[in-house]
Amino acid sequence: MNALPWDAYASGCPTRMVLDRIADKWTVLVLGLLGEHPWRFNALLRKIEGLSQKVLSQTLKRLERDGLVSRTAFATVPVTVEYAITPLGRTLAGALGALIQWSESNIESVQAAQREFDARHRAGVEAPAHP
Amino acid sequence: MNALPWDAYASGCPTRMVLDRIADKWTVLVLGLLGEHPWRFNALLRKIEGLSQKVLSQTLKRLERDGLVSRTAFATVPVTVEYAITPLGRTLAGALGALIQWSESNIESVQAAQREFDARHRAGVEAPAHP
DNA sequence: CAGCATCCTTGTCGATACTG
DNA sequence: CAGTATCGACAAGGATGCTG
Repeated sequence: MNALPWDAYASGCPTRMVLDRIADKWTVLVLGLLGEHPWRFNALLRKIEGLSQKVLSQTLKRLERDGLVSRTAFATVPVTVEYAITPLGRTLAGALGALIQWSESNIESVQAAQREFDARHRAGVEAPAHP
Repeated sequence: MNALPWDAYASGCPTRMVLDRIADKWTVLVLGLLGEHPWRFNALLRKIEGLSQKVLSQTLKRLERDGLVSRTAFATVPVTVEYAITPLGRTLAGALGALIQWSESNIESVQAAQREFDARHRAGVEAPAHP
């Protein structure tokens, strides 16, 4: 069943473009929220701390172009815009949600590894010296 | 079970750092290979087309520091270095592999969505005109 | 509210050359 | 073989101001 003609390890393969887009911090966080329910633009902006309006705008536009997110404008005044995940996007949401879950579950292991690595490399790289 | 004190949506949260690292195109591809079996540096470099030696070096060093990959040097001549996935890294490999799988499985849907989006936006954005 | 346009500062990356 | 070091090009990203 792995007879697909695509190979993400080939440089010219278009899957690279897709992988580059979905393997993105902001994409993961945005799709993580849209997987729950539709969101308004400014609601996303407030929820995802540290995300600028410019980058959110770019991210949503790319996701819409890739068919992962739908954009619906309501003719209220002022205008209301709602972003929702598409069926295609939903097939991806689980995999991305797993990344968030993994990060939150394993952050402490990663931090411990970092401390050990840093200590080992501030010491003697090999065979830690003792005073 | 979601009572973890971490929240990837908070800007100061360290999970952000982890998410930023693992949600990276090269990380996904490298860990995808190391999940199969250990690899040598230049073997990875040849396998992952378009990846420069500098970026591979950086990526591997970060993965090693984060405790996801182990580096073993053998005192042959010339020196031989083998990179392998750690137990911690293995808990992540499945989630990352899913991203590659999704890319290769859904690239055509994404490309179709892009074509439709572009056509719609070259036309009149709303109500496609007909000659 | 939901953006777009602009400027400008960073960092990221590729190319190249050199080391143990 | 397995890297490190340096440079320059480029693009991503933040800050700000303006529009429908």
